[in-house]
Amino acid sequence: MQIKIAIVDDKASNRNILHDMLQRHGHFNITLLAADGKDFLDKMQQIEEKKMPDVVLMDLEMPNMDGVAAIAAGSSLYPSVKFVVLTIFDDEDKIFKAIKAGAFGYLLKDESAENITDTLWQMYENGSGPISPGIAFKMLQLMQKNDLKPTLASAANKQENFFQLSEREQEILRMLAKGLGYREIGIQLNISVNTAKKHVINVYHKLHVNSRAQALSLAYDKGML
Amino acid sequence: MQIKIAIVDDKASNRNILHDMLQRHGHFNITLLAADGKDFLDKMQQIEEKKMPDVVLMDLEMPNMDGVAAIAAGSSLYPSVKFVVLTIFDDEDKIFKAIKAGAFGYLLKDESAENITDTLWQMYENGSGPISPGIAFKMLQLMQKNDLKPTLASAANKQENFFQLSEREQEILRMLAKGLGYREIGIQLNISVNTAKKHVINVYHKLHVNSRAQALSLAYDKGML
DNA sequence: TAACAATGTATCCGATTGGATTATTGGTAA
DNA sequence: TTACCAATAATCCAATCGGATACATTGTTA
Repeated sequence: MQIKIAIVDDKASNRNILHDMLQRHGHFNITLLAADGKDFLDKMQQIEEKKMPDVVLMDLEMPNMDGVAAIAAGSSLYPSVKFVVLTIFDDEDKIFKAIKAGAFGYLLKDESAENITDTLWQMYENGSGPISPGIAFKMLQLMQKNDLKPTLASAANKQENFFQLSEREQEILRMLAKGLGYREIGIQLNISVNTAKKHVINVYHKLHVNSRAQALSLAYDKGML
Repeated sequence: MQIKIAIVDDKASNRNILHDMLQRHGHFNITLLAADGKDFLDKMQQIEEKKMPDVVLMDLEMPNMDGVAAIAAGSSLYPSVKFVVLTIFDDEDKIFKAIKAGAFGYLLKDESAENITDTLWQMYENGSGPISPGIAFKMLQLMQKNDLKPTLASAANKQENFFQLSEREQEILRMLAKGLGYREIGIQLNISVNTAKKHVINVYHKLHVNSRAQALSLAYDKGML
Protein backbone atom coordinates (compact mmCIF):
# COMPACT_ATOMS: atom_id res chain seq x y z
CA MET A 1 0.00 0.00 0.00
CA GLN A 2 1.25 3.40 -0.92
CA ILE A 3 1.12 6.50 1.21
CA LYS A 4 0.28 9.70 -0.63
CA ILE A 5 2.54 12.53 0.42
CA ALA A 6 2.52 16.30 -0.05
CA ILE A 7 5.68 18.35 0.33
CA VAL A 8 5.53 22.01 1.27
CA ASP A 9 8.84 23.85 1.30
CA ASP A 10 9.92 27.14 -0.18
CA LYS A 11 13.31 25.88 -1.33
CA ALA A 12 13.17 23.86 -4.53
CA SER A 13 16.30 21.95 -3.58
CA ASN A 14 14.69 20.74 -0.38
CA ARG A 15 11.60 19.61 -2.25
CA ASN A 16 13.71 17.67 -4.70
CA ILE A 17 15.89 15.99 -2.11
CA LEU A 18 12.86 14.94 -0.13
CA HIS A 19 11.03 13.84 -3.22
CA ASP A 20 13.88 11.56 -4.26
CA MET A 21 14.40 10.26 -0.77
CA LEU A 22 10.80 9.21 -0.41
CA GLN A 23 10.45 7.89 -3.91
CA ARG A 24 13.40 5.56 -3.39
CA HIS A 25 11.73 4.05 -0.36
CA GLY A 26 8.98 2.67 -2.57
CA HIS A 27 6.04 3.04 -0.24
CA PHE A 28 5.59 6.74 -0.75
CA ASN A 29 3.82 8.47 -3.60
CA ILE A 30 4.35 12.21 -3.85
CA THR A 31 1.13 13.74 -5.15
CA LEU A 32 1.52 17.41 -4.34
CA LEU A 33 4.39 19.92 -4.20
CA ALA A 34 3.95 23.46 -2.93
CA ALA A 35 6.30 26.38 -2.23
CA ASP A 36 4.45 27.90 0.71
CA GLY A 37 1.33 27.66 2.86
CA LYS A 38 -0.83 29.65 0.50
CA ASP A 39 0.32 27.72 -2.52
CA PHE A 40 -0.44 24.50 -0.67
CA LEU A 41 -3.98 25.47 0.31
CA ASP A 42 -4.69 26.67 -3.21
CA LYS A 43 -3.56 23.42 -4.72
CA MET A 44 -5.52 21.40 -2.17
CA GLN A 45 -8.73 23.07 -3.31
CA GLN A 46 -8.33 21.80 -6.84
CA ILE A 47 -6.69 18.46 -6.24
CA GLU A 48 -8.25 15.27 -7.60
CA GLU A 49 -9.70 13.00 -4.99
CA LYS A 50 -7.28 10.20 -5.70
CA LYS A 51 -4.33 12.52 -5.20
CA MET A 52 -5.51 13.85 -1.87
CA PRO A 53 -2.45 13.38 0.36
CA ASP A 54 -2.50 11.20 3.45
CA VAL A 55 0.41 13.06 4.92
CA VAL A 56 1.69 16.60 4.42
CA LEU A 57 5.34 17.30 5.16
CA MET A 58 5.40 20.95 6.08
CA ASP A 59 8.32 23.31 6.49
CA LEU A 60 7.77 26.10 8.99
CA GLU A 61 9.46 29.26 7.75
CA MET A 62 8.01 30.17 4.40
CA PRO A 63 6.92 33.35 2.60
CA ASN A 64 3.25 34.29 2.08
CA MET A 65 1.95 31.87 4.66
CA ASP A 66 4.08 29.99 7.15
CA GLY A 67 3.76 26.38 8.18
CA VAL A 68 1.95 26.97 11.43
CA ALA A 69 -0.80 28.94 9.73
CA ALA A 70 -1.05 26.36 6.95
CA ILE A 71 -1.37 23.56 9.51
CA ALA A 72 -3.97 25.47 11.47
CA ALA A 73 -6.09 26.01 8.37
CA GLY A 74 -5.36 22.68 6.73
CA SER A 75 -6.08 20.51 9.76
CA SER A 76 -9.50 22.10 10.02
CA LEU A 77 -10.34 21.98 6.31
CA TYR A 78 -9.05 18.44 5.83
CA PRO A 79 -9.39 16.59 9.14
CA SER A 80 -8.28 13.27 7.70
CA VAL A 81 -4.97 14.63 6.47
CA LYS A 82 -2.03 14.30 8.81
CA PHE A 83 0.27 17.29 8.99
CA VAL A 84 3.88 16.56 9.86
CA VAL A 85 6.32 19.37 10.52
CA LEU A 86 9.64 18.87 8.81
CA THR A 87 12.00 21.67 9.65
CA ILE A 88 15.39 22.65 11.02
CA PHE A 89 13.86 24.60 13.90
CA ASP A 90 13.74 22.92 17.26
CA ASP A 91 13.01 25.79 19.59
CA GLU A 92 10.22 25.51 22.11
CA ASP A 93 8.16 28.27 20.67
CA LYS A 94 7.91 26.76 17.20
CA ILE A 95 7.32 23.27 18.53
CA PHE A 96 4.58 24.48 20.80
CA LYS A 97 2.84 26.57 18.17
CA ALA A 98 2.94 23.82 15.57
CA ILE A 99 1.47 21.29 17.98
CA LYS A 100 -1.28 23.63 19.05
CA ALA A 101 -2.03 24.31 15.39
CA GLY A 102 -2.72 20.61 14.98
CA ALA A 103 0.54 18.98 13.93
CA PHE A 104 0.50 15.21 13.90
CA GLY A 105 4.26 14.86 14.05
CA TYR A 106 7.44 16.89 14.20
CA LEU A 107 10.62 15.85 12.43
CA LEU A 108 13.97 17.58 12.29
CA LYS A 109 15.66 17.93 8.93
CA ASP A 110 19.07 17.10 10.23
CA GLU A 111 17.88 13.60 10.89
CA SER A 112 19.49 11.10 8.54
CA ALA A 113 17.54 10.29 5.39
CA GLU A 114 16.80 6.74 6.48
CA ASN A 115 15.63 8.00 9.79
CA ILE A 116 13.07 10.30 8.24
CA THR A 117 11.61 7.79 5.84
CA ASP A 118 11.70 5.05 8.45
CA THR A 119 9.96 7.14 11.05
CA LEU A 120 7.34 8.19 8.54
CA TRP A 121 6.76 4.60 7.60
CA GLN A 122 6.56 3.39 11.17
CA MET A 123 3.90 5.97 11.77
CA TYR A 124 1.73 3.97 9.45
CA GLU A 125 2.51 0.67 11.00
CA ASN A 126 1.76 1.56 14.57
CA GLY A 127 -0.60 4.47 14.08
CA SER A 128 1.34 6.96 16.19
CA GLY A 129 2.82 10.16 14.89
CA PRO A 130 6.41 10.56 13.73
CA ILE A 131 8.42 12.61 16.20
CA SER A 132 12.17 13.13 16.29
CA PRO A 133 13.75 12.04 19.57
CA GLY A 134 15.10 15.51 20.23
CA ILE A 135 11.66 17.02 19.76
CA ALA A 136 10.12 14.44 22.07
CA PHE A 137 12.53 15.45 24.79
CA LYS A 138 11.83 19.14 24.27
CA MET A 139 8.15 18.39 24.57
CA LEU A 140 8.74 16.59 27.82
CA GLN A 141 10.63 19.57 29.19
CA LEU A 142 7.85 21.86 28.04
CA MET A 143 5.32 19.82 29.94
CA GLN A 144 7.55 19.72 32.98
CA LYS A 145 7.94 23.42 33.40
CA ASN A 146 4.53 24.54 32.22
CA ASP A 147 1.51 23.71 34.22
CA LEU A 148 -1.30 22.20 32.28
CA LYS A 149 -4.63 23.78 32.78
CA PRO A 150 -7.33 21.43 33.91
CA THR A 151 -9.05 20.12 30.81
CA LEU A 152 -12.34 19.97 32.60
CA ALA A 153 -14.06 22.89 34.16
CA SER A 154 -14.01 22.49 37.89
CA ALA A 155 -11.43 19.76 38.27
CA ALA A 156 -9.28 22.72 39.07
CA ASN A 157 -6.18 23.00 41.13
CA LYS A 158 -6.09 19.76 43.00
CA GLN A 159 -2.75 19.30 44.62
CA GLU A 160 -0.56 16.42 43.69
CA ASN A 161 -0.02 13.84 46.35
CA PHE A 162 2.82 11.68 45.12
CA PHE A 163 3.68 10.39 48.53
CA GLN A 164 0.28 9.21 49.61
CA LEU A 165 0.15 11.39 52.66
CA SER A 166 -3.04 10.93 54.63
CA GLU A 167 -5.43 13.85 55.08
CA ARG A 168 -4.05 14.49 58.50
CA GLU A 169 -0.50 14.35 57.28
CA GLN A 170 -1.18 16.88 54.55
CA GLU A 171 -2.67 19.13 57.19
CA ILE A 172 0.46 18.68 59.25
CA LEU A 173 2.60 19.52 56.25
CA ARG A 174 0.76 22.79 55.80
CA MET A 175 1.34 23.58 59.47
CA LEU A 176 5.04 22.96 58.99
CA ALA A 177 4.99 25.33 56.03
CA LYS A 178 3.62 28.01 58.32
CA GLY A 179 6.65 27.56 60.48
CA LEU A 180 4.83 26.13 63.46
CA GLY A 181 6.54 23.99 66.08
CA TYR A 182 5.20 20.81 67.64
CA ARG A 183 3.51 22.65 70.46
CA GLU A 184 1.74 25.12 68.18
CA ILE A 185 0.60 22.39 65.83
CA GLY A 186 -0.83 20.51 68.73
CA ILE A 187 -2.77 23.53 69.92
CA GLN A 188 -4.12 24.41 66.48
CA LEU A 189 -5.29 20.87 65.80
CA ASN A 190 -6.42 20.14 69.31
CA ILE A 191 -4.13 17.20 69.73
CA SER A 192 -1.29 16.47 72.09
CA VAL A 193 2.20 17.72 71.34
CA ASN A 194 3.31 14.13 71.20
CA THR A 195 0.76 13.29 68.58
CA ALA A 196 1.71 16.30 66.51
CA LYS A 197 5.28 15.17 66.68
CA LYS A 198 4.39 11.63 65.70
CA HIS A 199 2.60 12.96 62.62
CA VAL A 200 5.53 15.11 61.65
CA ILE A 201 7.93 12.21 61.93
CA ASN A 202 5.55 10.07 59.89
CA VAL A 203 5.52 12.72 57.17
CA TYR A 204 9.31 12.72 57.19
CA HIS A 205 9.34 8.99 56.69
CA LYS A 206 6.94 9.14 53.78
CA LEU A 207 8.96 11.91 52.14
CA HIS A 208 12.24 10.24 53.01
CA VAL A 209 13.63 13.34 54.62
CA ASN A 210 14.66 14.13 58.15
CA SER A 211 14.11 17.78 58.78
CA ARG A 212 11.52 20.48 58.32
CA ALA A 213 13.64 22.27 55.75
CA GLN A 214 14.05 19.18 53.60
CA ALA A 215 10.37 18.37 53.83
CA LEU A 216 9.39 21.88 52.80
CA SER A 217 11.81 22.11 49.92
CA LEU A 218 10.50 18.82 48.59
CA ALA A 219 6.91 19.88 49.11
CA TYR A 220 7.34 23.21 47.38
CA ASP A 221 9.36 21.62 44.62
CA LYS A 222 6.66 19.10 43.84
CA GLY A 223 3.84 21.57 44.05
CA MET A 224 2.28 20.10 47.13
CA LEU A 225 1.96 23.53 48.70
CA MET B 1 32.99 5.32 29.30
CA GLN B 2 30.51 3.35 31.33
CA ILE B 3 27.08 4.52 32.38
CA LYS B 4 26.05 3.54 35.88
CA ILE B 5 22.51 2.23 35.98
CA ALA B 6 20.02 1.48 38.71
CA ILE B 7 17.09 -0.83 38.10
CA VAL B 8 13.93 -0.53 40.17
CA ASP B 9 11.29 -3.17 39.51
CA ASP B 10 9.27 -5.33 41.82
CA LYS B 11 9.56 -8.42 39.68
CA ALA B 12 12.87 -10.21 40.03
CA SER B 13 12.56 -11.66 36.55
CA ASN B 14 12.29 -8.21 35.02
CA ARG B 15 15.32 -7.06 36.93
CA ASN B 16 17.32 -10.02 35.73
CA ILE B 17 16.30 -9.68 32.11
CA LEU B 18 17.12 -5.99 32.10
CA HIS B 19 20.35 -6.60 33.96
CA ASP B 20 21.51 -9.13 31.38
CA MET B 21 20.35 -7.04 28.48
CA LEU B 22 22.28 -4.00 29.64
CA GLN B 23 25.32 -5.97 30.71
CA ARG B 24 25.62 -7.49 27.27
CA HIS B 25 25.73 -4.07 25.70
CA GLY B 26 29.03 -3.38 27.42
CA HIS B 27 28.60 0.31 28.11
CA PHE B 28 26.30 -0.12 31.06
CA ASN B 29 27.30 -0.90 34.60
CA ILE B 30 24.46 -1.90 36.91
CA THR B 31 25.27 -0.55 40.37
CA LEU B 32 21.94 -0.74 42.16
CA LEU B 33 18.95 -3.05 42.15
CA ALA B 34 15.79 -2.33 44.09
CA ALA B 35 12.37 -3.94 44.38
CA ASP B 36 10.30 -0.80 44.93
CA GLY B 37 10.51 2.95 45.45
CA LYS B 38 11.13 2.72 49.16
CA ASP B 39 13.81 0.11 48.76
CA PHE B 40 15.44 2.31 46.12
CA LEU B 41 15.50 5.48 48.23
CA ASP B 42 16.81 3.54 51.19
CA LYS B 43 19.65 2.10 49.18
CA MET B 44 20.45 5.47 47.63
CA GLN B 45 21.04 6.90 51.09
CA GLN B 46 23.78 4.44 51.79
CA ILE B 47 25.32 3.97 48.39
CA GLU B 48 29.01 4.58 47.84
CA GLU B 49 29.83 7.68 45.82
CA LYS B 50 31.38 5.68 43.01
CA LYS B 51 28.26 3.58 42.66
CA MET B 52 25.85 6.51 42.49
CA PRO B 53 23.84 5.78 39.35
CA ASP B 54 23.76 8.11 36.38
CA VAL B 55 20.46 6.73 35.24
CA VAL B 56 17.64 5.03 37.13
CA LEU B 57 15.31 2.73 35.22
CA MET B 58 12.08 2.88 37.14
CA ASP B 59 8.99 0.73 36.88
CA LEU B 60 5.76 2.48 37.80
CA GLU B 61 3.48 0.04 39.57
CA MET B 62 5.21 -1.26 42.64
CA PRO B 63 4.29 -2.05 46.23
CA ASN B 64 5.26 0.18 49.17
CA MET B 65 6.12 3.17 47.02
CA ASP B 66 5.32 3.48 43.35
CA GLY B 67 7.58 4.82 40.64
CA VAL B 68 6.01 8.25 40.44
CA ALA B 69 6.58 8.93 44.12
CA ALA B 70 10.10 7.58 43.91
CA ILE B 71 10.86 9.83 40.95
CA ALA B 72 9.33 12.82 42.72
CA ALA B 73 11.51 12.29 45.76
CA GLY B 74 14.58 11.07 43.91
CA SER B 75 14.74 13.88 41.38
CA SER B 76 14.73 16.42 44.19
CA LEU B 77 17.11 14.54 46.44
CA TYR B 78 19.56 13.67 43.66
CA PRO B 79 19.26 16.34 40.97
CA SER B 80 22.10 14.94 38.88
CA VAL B 81 20.51 11.53 38.52
CA LYS B 82 18.33 10.96 35.49
CA PHE B 83 15.13 9.03 36.10
CA VAL B 84 13.80 7.06 33.18
CA VAL B 85 10.43 5.36 33.37
CA LEU B 86 10.47 1.84 32.03
CA THR B 87 7.02 0.33 32.15
CA ILE B 88 4.22 -1.35 30.26
CA PHE B 89 1.77 1.46 30.98
CA ASP B 90 1.20 4.03 28.28
CA ASP B 91 -1.92 5.80 29.47
CA GLU B 92 -2.01 9.57 29.60
CA ASP B 93 -2.45 9.77 33.31
CA LYS B 94 0.67 7.80 34.14
CA ILE B 95 2.72 9.56 31.49
CA PHE B 96 1.65 12.95 32.71
CA LYS B 97 2.23 12.21 36.37
CA ALA B 98 5.63 10.72 35.75
CA ILE B 99 6.72 13.71 33.70
CA LYS B 100 5.47 16.18 36.26
CA ALA B 101 7.27 14.22 38.94
CA GLY B 102 10.51 14.85 37.07
CA ALA B 103 11.03 11.95 34.69
CA PHE B 104 13.86 12.40 32.20
CA GLY B 105 12.59 9.77 29.80
CA TYR B 106 9.78 7.30 29.29
CA LEU B 107 10.30 3.91 27.69
CA LEU B 108 7.80 1.15 27.06
CA LYS B 109 8.75 -2.36 28.03
CA ASP B 110 7.32 -3.93 24.91
CA GLU B 111 10.04 -2.23 22.96
CA SER B 112 12.55 -4.68 21.56
CA ALA B 113 15.63 -5.27 23.66
CA GLU B 114 17.93 -3.61 21.15
CA ASN B 115 15.63 -0.64 21.02
CA ILE B 116 15.79 -0.07 24.73
CA THR B 117 19.54 -0.31 25.07
CA ASP B 118 20.07 1.69 21.89
CA THR B 119 17.75 4.46 22.95
CA LEU B 120 19.37 4.59 26.36
CA TRP B 121 22.77 4.80 24.76
CA GLN B 122 21.76 7.46 22.29
CA MET B 123 20.55 9.52 25.19
CA TYR B 124 24.17 9.82 26.23
CA GLU B 125 25.45 10.63 22.80
CA ASN B 126 23.07 13.49 22.07
CA GLY B 127 22.10 14.55 25.56
CA SER B 128 18.37 14.31 25.08
CA GLY B 129 16.13 11.98 27.02
CA PRO B 130 15.07 8.52 25.86
CA ILE B 131 11.42 8.46 24.89
CA SER B 132 9.52 5.72 23.12
CA PRO B 133 7.88 6.88 19.89
CA GLY B 134 4.44 5.94 21.13
CA ILE B 135 4.93 7.97 24.28
CA ALA B 136 6.13 10.95 22.30
CA PHE B 137 2.93 10.89 20.32
CA LYS B 138 0.80 10.63 23.42
CA MET B 139 2.63 13.62 24.82
CA LEU B 140 1.88 15.56 21.68
CA GLN B 141 -1.79 14.74 21.98
CA LEU B 142 -1.75 15.75 25.62
CA MET B 143 -0.30 19.11 24.70
CA GLN B 144 -2.81 19.53 21.92
CA LYS B 145 -5.84 19.19 24.08
CA ASN B 146 -4.55 20.86 27.19
CA ASP B 147 -3.93 24.55 27.31
CA LEU B 148 -0.57 25.55 28.61
CA LYS B 149 -0.28 28.32 31.07
CA PRO B 150 1.51 31.50 30.05
CA THR B 151 4.79 30.33 28.61
CA LEU B 152 6.39 32.71 31.09
CA ALA B 153 9.80 31.59 29.83
CA SER B 154 12.09 34.58 29.83
CA ALA B 155 10.11 37.34 31.46
CA ALA B 156 9.13 37.44 35.06
CA ASN B 157 11.66 35.25 36.82
CA LYS B 158 14.06 37.80 38.17
CA GLN B 159 14.85 37.19 41.79
CA GLU B 160 13.55 39.69 44.25
CA ASN B 161 15.55 40.70 47.26
CA PHE B 162 13.09 42.55 49.43
CA PHE B 163 15.04 42.04 52.58
CA GLN B 164 18.41 43.27 51.42
CA LEU B 165 20.17 40.05 52.17
CA SER B 166 23.86 40.21 51.41
CA GLU B 167 25.30 37.89 48.77
CA ARG B 168 26.51 35.57 51.44
CA GLU B 169 23.19 35.58 53.18
CA GLN B 170 21.36 34.69 49.99
CA GLU B 171 23.79 31.84 49.57
CA ILE B 172 23.02 30.75 53.10
CA LEU B 173 19.32 30.92 52.38
CA ARG B 174 19.74 28.58 49.42
CA MET B 175 21.64 26.18 51.66
CA LEU B 176 18.79 26.25 54.13
CA ALA B 177 16.38 25.47 51.30
CA LYS B 178 18.40 22.36 50.57
CA GLY B 179 17.78 21.25 54.11
CA LEU B 180 21.36 21.56 55.29
CA GLY B 181 22.31 21.95 58.93
CA TYR B 182 24.90 24.34 60.36
CA ARG B 183 27.67 21.78 60.11
CA GLU B 184 26.94 20.97 56.48
CA ILE B 185 26.67 24.61 55.50
CA GLY B 186 30.02 25.25 57.10
CA ILE B 187 31.64 22.43 55.19
CA GLN B 188 30.10 23.41 51.85
CA LEU B 189 31.12 27.05 52.16
CA ASN B 190 34.45 26.37 53.82
CA ILE B 191 33.61 28.37 56.90
CA SER B 192 33.35 27.44 60.55
CA VAL B 193 30.13 26.00 61.94
CA ASN B 194 29.88 29.04 64.15
CA THR B 195 30.09 31.38 61.23
CA ALA B 196 27.49 29.43 59.35
CA LYS B 197 25.26 29.72 62.34
CA LYS B 198 25.88 33.43 62.68
CA HIS B 199 24.83 33.92 59.07
CA VAL B 200 21.70 31.88 59.52
CA ILE B 201 20.71 33.86 62.57
CA ASN B 202 21.40 37.08 60.71
CA VAL B 203 19.13 35.92 57.91
CA TYR B 204 16.43 35.21 60.46
CA HIS B 205 16.77 38.70 61.81
CA LYS B 206 16.52 40.31 58.39
CA LEU B 207 13.50 38.20 57.51
CA HIS B 208 12.00 38.72 60.96
CA VAL B 209 11.53 35.02 61.53
CA ASN B 210 12.99 32.58 63.98
CA SER B 211 13.09 29.18 62.37
CA ARG B 212 14.14 27.49 59.17
CA ALA B 213 10.57 26.64 58.27
CA GLN B 214 9.40 30.23 58.60
CA ALA B 215 12.36 31.50 56.64
CA LEU B 216 11.70 29.06 53.82
CA SER B 217 8.00 29.67 53.63
CA LEU B 218 8.65 33.38 53.42
CA ALA B 219 11.38 32.91 50.84
CA TYR B 220 9.24 30.69 48.63
CA ASP B 221 6.29 32.95 49.06
CA LYS B 222 8.19 36.03 47.96
CA GLY B 223 9.81 34.26 45.06
CA MET B 224 13.30 34.44 46.47
CA LEU B 225 13.93 30.79 45.68
C1' DT C 1 41.21 58.63 58.69
C1' DA C 2 37.18 57.37 60.88
C1' DA C 3 32.95 55.10 60.39
C1' DC C 4 30.53 51.39 58.55
C1' DA C 5 28.91 47.17 56.54
C1' DA C 6 29.86 42.50 55.45
C1' DT C 7 32.23 38.55 56.80
C1' DG C 8 34.35 35.45 59.86
C1' DT C 9 35.12 33.10 64.69
C1' DA C 10 33.87 31.59 69.31
C1' DT C 11 31.34 30.14 73.68
C1' DC C 12 27.37 29.41 76.70
C1' DC C 13 22.78 27.70 77.54
C1' DG C 14 17.97 26.61 77.39
C1' DA C 15 14.53 25.16 74.00
C1' DT C 16 13.30 22.31 70.37
C1' DT C 17 13.79 18.74 67.33
C1' DG C 18 14.40 14.02 65.43
C1' DG C 19 14.30 9.12 66.36
C1' DA C 20 12.88 4.88 68.45
C1' DT C 21 9.46 2.41 70.86
C1' DT C 22 5.23 1.13 72.91
C1' DA C 23 0.24 1.33 73.43
C1' DT C 24 -4.88 2.50 72.91
C1' DT C 25 -8.83 3.55 70.04
C1' DG C 26 -12.06 3.56 66.21
C1' DG C 27 -13.09 2.52 61.50
C1' DT C 28 -12.92 -0.65 57.71
C1' DA C 29 -11.49 -4.19 54.42
C1' DA C 30 -10.74 -9.13 54.09
C1' DT D 1 -14.65 -11.45 63.27
C1' DT D 2 -10.14 -11.00 62.67
C1' DA D 3 -6.75 -8.14 60.87
C1' DC D 4 -5.12 -3.92 59.61
C1' DC D 5 -4.45 1.00 59.61
C1' DA D 6 -4.92 5.94 60.78
C1' DA D 7 -5.02 8.77 64.52
C1' DT D 8 -4.03 9.44 69.14
C1' DA D 9 -0.77 9.56 73.16
C1' DA D 10 3.43 9.11 75.93
C1' DT D 11 8.41 8.59 77.25
C1' DC D 12 13.43 8.71 76.80
C1' DC D 13 17.55 10.58 74.88
C1' DA D 14 20.96 12.54 71.92
C1' DA D 15 21.58 15.98 68.56
C1' DT D 16 20.60 20.22 66.80
C1' DC D 17 18.81 24.74 66.97
C1' DG D 18 17.93 29.57 68.29
C1' DG D 19 19.56 33.47 70.88
C1' DA D 20 22.76 36.48 73.01
C1' DT D 21 27.08 38.39 73.22
C1' DA D 22 31.94 39.54 72.22
C1' DC D 23 35.52 40.27 69.03
C1' DA D 24 38.74 40.17 64.58
C1' DT D 25 39.29 41.12 59.68
C1' DT D 26 38.26 43.09 55.42
C1' DG D 27 36.81 46.47 52.08
C1' DT D 28 34.11 50.59 51.19
C1' DT D 29 32.39 55.07 51.96
C1' DA D 30 31.93 59.50 54.09
